[in-house]
Amino acid sequence: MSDDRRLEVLRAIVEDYVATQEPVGSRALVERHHLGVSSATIRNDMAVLEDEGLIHQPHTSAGRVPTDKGYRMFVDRLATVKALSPAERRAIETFLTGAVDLDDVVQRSVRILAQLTNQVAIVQYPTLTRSTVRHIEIVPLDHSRVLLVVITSSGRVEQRIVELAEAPSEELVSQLRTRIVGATVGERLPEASLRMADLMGSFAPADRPIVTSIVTTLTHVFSNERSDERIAVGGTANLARFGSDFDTAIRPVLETLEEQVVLLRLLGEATAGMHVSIGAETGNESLAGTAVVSTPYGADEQALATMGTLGPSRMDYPGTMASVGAVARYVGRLLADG
Amino acid sequence: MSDDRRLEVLRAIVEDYVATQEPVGSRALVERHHLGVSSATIRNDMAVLEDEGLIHQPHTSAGRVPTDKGYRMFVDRLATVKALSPAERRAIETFLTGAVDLDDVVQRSVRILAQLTNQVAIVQYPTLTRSTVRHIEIVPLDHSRVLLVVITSSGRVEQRIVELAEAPSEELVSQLRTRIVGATVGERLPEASLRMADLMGSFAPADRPIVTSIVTTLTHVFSNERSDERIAVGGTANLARFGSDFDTAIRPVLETLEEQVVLLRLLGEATAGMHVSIGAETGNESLAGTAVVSTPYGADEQALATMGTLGPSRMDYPGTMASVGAVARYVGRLLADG
DNA sequence: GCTTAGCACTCGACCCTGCCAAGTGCCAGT
DNA sequence: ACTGGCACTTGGCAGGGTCGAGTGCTAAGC
Repeated sequence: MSDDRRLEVLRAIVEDYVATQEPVGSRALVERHHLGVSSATIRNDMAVLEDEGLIHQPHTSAGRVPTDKGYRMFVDRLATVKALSPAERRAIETFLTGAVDLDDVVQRSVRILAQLTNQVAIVQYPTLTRSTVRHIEIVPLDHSRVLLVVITSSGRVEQRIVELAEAPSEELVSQLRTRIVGATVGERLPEASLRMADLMGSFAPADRPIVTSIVTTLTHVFSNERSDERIAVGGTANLARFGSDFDTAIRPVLETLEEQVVLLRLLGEATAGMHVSIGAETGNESLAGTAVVSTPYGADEQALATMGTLGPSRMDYPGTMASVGAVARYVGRLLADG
Repeated sequence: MSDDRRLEVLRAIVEDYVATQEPVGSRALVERHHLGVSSATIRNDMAVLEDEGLIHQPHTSAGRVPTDKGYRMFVDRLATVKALSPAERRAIETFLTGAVDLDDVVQRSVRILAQLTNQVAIVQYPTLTRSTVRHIEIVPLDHSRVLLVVITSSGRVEQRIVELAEAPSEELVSQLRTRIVGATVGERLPEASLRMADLMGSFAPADRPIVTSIVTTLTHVFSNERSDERIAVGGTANLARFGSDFDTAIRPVLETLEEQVVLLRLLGEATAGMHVSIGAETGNESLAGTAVVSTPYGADEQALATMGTLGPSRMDYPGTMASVGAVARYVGRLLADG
C-alpha cells in the first residue's frame, strides 16, 4: 500500500468534495479519477486516511469528507498552483486601473477579489507605520486653528485640525513648515516622530506651547492606531455558498466579519508570504467551517498591509490562492507607481 | 360593524404578528387583546380586511398575516410614536460622543443604529453639495505636482493631487490661493464652482493652462459624485431575523446591500422627514419581504444626508422609527457643533 | 342589524413506516 | 498487494394516517 497513492486519494477526495459538495464514496472516486485500482482498494486507503484523521464520514453509510487536517495536508503538500485565465488577469487589470485614489483602489480590490473567488473579500488599508512621509503641510485656518496635512508614500492623506491657545505668527508657521518637512520627509513614520522630537529644542521658548500641540498631533497621526485598522469587506452575499443553515453556519460568520479586531488578527497571520488558516487555525470559534487565505501586499518590497478572502473550508484552494496572489501583486504595482 | 374596530383588529394583527412571527388567528386575538367581542366577530372583520387586501392567509387553515398594504396602513394611521427608553437615549449619546472625526461619527452611527433596531443600518456620508466651503489650500509638492485640499462645513476633507504640465511660480500659487479662497469660502459647493469660473479671466493668459487644471480639479471635487455616494452599512448579521431560508430570503438582500446605487435610491426617498418604504415600494424586486425606514439628517436645518435601517417588513415600526429618528437628531446636533 | 355559538370543513405539521440506494468492512481468492 | 463478492448499516424519501388550528357559514340571540 503505497503512501503516494494514499495521498493521491486524499487529493481526489478533496477535489471531488469541493466540486460536488457531497461526501465522496470509493466507487465514485475510481470512476472519476483514473486511479488504476478498484474501489475496494480505495476503501482500504480511505480507512487508513480516516485513522490518520485526514478524512471523516458523517455517518456509517456515507462517503468521506476531508477534515480540517485533510485540507491542511492538501494545501501544504498537494495543491498545485493554478494559473489564472487570461480573461481573469485582464479583468483584474482593467478593473483596478480605473481607480482614482487610494480608497478607490481598496474598494475595487475588494470587489474584484470577491467576484473572482466567490467568497468574502477582506482588504486592509495600507498601514501607515510602514510607509514613509512624502509631504507635510501646515495651514492656518483662522485666528487660532491650524490644519495639518500628512501625505504618505502609500498615497494616503491624513488631516487634522488643531486648536491653539493663541494665534501663531506667520513667521512661526513657515518656520515650522520648513523645519518639520526637512526633518521628516522620506522617513518612516516612527522615525519621523523621533526627528520631530529632536526639533523641539530649536524653537524659542515663547513658541513652545504652539509647537508642542502641533508636534503632538503629528506624532499622533504617525502612530495612529485607528487608521491602521481600517478594513474593507465585500462579497458577503457569497456566504450563501456555505450551508443552507443560516443560524448555525452563516450568522456567526457575519457577526465575526463586523469585528474589525478579529479581521485584523486573521489578516495578521500572513506576515511573510501567503498564508492559509483552516477551521480552528483561525483561532475563532465561530469560524469553524471556514478558511482564510491571506497575503501581504505593498509597493516595492515592503508589505504595507494584507488582503485575503474568507470562504468555506471546502473551497477551491489553488484557485483562491491564485486569485488572491494576483490581485495582491497587481495592487502592489499600482501603489508603487503612485 | 364599525370601521374603528376593524382598524383596531388590523393593529392587533400587526402587533401580534411582529411579536410572534406566526400567523395570528381570531381566537388568539381576542385572548391577547381585550377587544370586547368574540372570535366570530373578529372573523367577520378579518374577512373584510382580507377583501380590502390588508391581510392575507398563507393557506386555508392558517391565521392571518398583514400584507404590505396592511403594514402601510398601520404605519400611516395606526402607529403611535414610541419614546425611547432613557437607557437607549444614554447609549446613543455616550456612544456617539466618543467619535473623533466625521468618518468615526458615521461608523458609530451605523453601529448604534444596528444595535438599537436589530436590523441592518445604512448611513450615507454627509453630502458635499449641500455643505459649504470652509477652506481651500493649495500646496506645491514637487516640480510639477500640486496638492489641493478642500474642507467643507460638514467637516469633510477632500484632497487631490494635480499633475501640471509645468511648475507654477510661487507667486502664481499664492495668487491662486488667495483668489480662490476669497471667491469660494462660505459658498455652497455648486455656487463655489461658478465663482471659480468667474475668476478665470483675472489671470494672465500665460498662466491659463495651470489655472485651468487646478480649477477643473476643484470643480470636480465640488460636484464629486463618488464621495456623495459613500455609504456605511452595518448589522448585516441581523438578517438572521428574516426567515431561515437563506437563498430565497437573505441572499438577494445581501447582494442588494452591496449595490451602492440601490442603497442611495432607497435612502433618497426620505427627502422631507422620515419615510417608510414597504416591500414593493422599495422599487426593488429582491427587497420583497423587507422595509426601509429612512430619515434625512444634518447640521442645523439643512439636510446633509440620509440614514436609516432595513429590516423585514414584519418589523416593529414604531420602535424602529423612534430609534432612527433619535440617532439622526443626535448626529445632526454633533455635526452642527463641530 | 350587529353579535355570538356551534359546527362542518380544510389543510399544513407531524409521526410512523417501509423501502431503496449508497457505501462500507471484511474475507477469501488470485 | 490487490480484487470481487457479499452481508450489513443507515440516511433519505415517499406514502399514509392522525391531529389541531383556524376558517366560513348558518341560525339563534340581544
